[in-house]
Amino acid sequence: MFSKTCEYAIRAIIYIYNKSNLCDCKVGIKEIATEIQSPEHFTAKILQVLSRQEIVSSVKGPNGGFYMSSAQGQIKLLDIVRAIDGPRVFMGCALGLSQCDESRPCPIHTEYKPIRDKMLTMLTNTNVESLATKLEEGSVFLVK
Amino acid sequence: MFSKTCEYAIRAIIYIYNKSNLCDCKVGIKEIATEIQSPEHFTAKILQVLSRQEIVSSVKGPNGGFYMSSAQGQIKLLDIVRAIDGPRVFMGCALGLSQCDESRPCPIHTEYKPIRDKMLTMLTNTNVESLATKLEEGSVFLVK
DNA sequence: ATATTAAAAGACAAAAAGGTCTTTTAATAT
DNA sequence: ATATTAAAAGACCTTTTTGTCTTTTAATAT
Ligand code: FES
Ligand code: FES
Repeated sequence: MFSKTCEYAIRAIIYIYNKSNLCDCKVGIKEIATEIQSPEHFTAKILQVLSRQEIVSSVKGPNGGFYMSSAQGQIKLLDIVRAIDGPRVFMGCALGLSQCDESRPCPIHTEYKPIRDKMLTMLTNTNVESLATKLEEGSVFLVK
Repeated sequence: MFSKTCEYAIRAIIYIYNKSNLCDCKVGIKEIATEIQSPEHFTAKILQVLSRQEIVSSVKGPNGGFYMSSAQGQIKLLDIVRAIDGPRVFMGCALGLSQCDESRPCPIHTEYKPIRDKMLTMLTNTNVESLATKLEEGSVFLVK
């Protein structure tokens, strides 16, 4: 459903938000990659993109690393997914027509659109903080 | 959401079922590719796969081509998607954990699973005939 | 039987996604 | 000021997806 890139992005962001708020510190790419079991350099590139979009913050140098403010905890999953896969994600036609158009629908439009819209609603209503909270509680997991 | 391969597959199947039942004839790959606006040889390969899985039928030679019985009209979208993308499609964890596991869920499992399940239900309940009927009515379209 | 036809099969190639490694830049502790 | 540190940037590679082209196989009309 999501690209690998998106999967790593979301897992990394949840980890960073949780950890950097817990210890009020910055967290390095090496630790992130280890903890979420993702390829280190690839994850670094993804975080560069998210950093440019100000979804995550970073500082270089000693004691540097990635961190997020509590304001950034209000960022929605949709913001992350859009930053990676582009602004049109979960907007297109299921059968690849040039656009999803009510007035000229593809054969599965009626069946598909409600589901796609639920997905979009879910991504719009879910923020990083709520997910990080569940992680801190220990009721959800980022690996295995 | 679906791979390009799946998109072409579904569009091709709907076209073939509709056309081959309407005129009680076989329909060639050239016509299919033109009518659904897909790459001809690529579409041919996809239909080879679907043909091996007996989702569509074909005969070689003069007046040959692809066709589908009315029994094949009862085939579900899920059968097509599985034939192409494998049997585990829409079963995995949203965040790429090794499996989607209730007892060890990822942070978005609660939000994601109901949507994924709706998708699976939709694909299970939608058959080719119902889509082809809509196409024949002229209420839906395969191109643009 | 043979020529014709159309799908099947297979070799290739381009593009995108996923991933690795090295060099550069900038922050900061000393 | 300088050495150290860690992210940013960029070159490069691998795999998968998507797509093209040619050859082979098999059906059938003649
Ligand atoms: S037109 Fe295809 S999903 Fe809306
Ligand atoms: S565990 Fe991730 S979706 Fe179920």
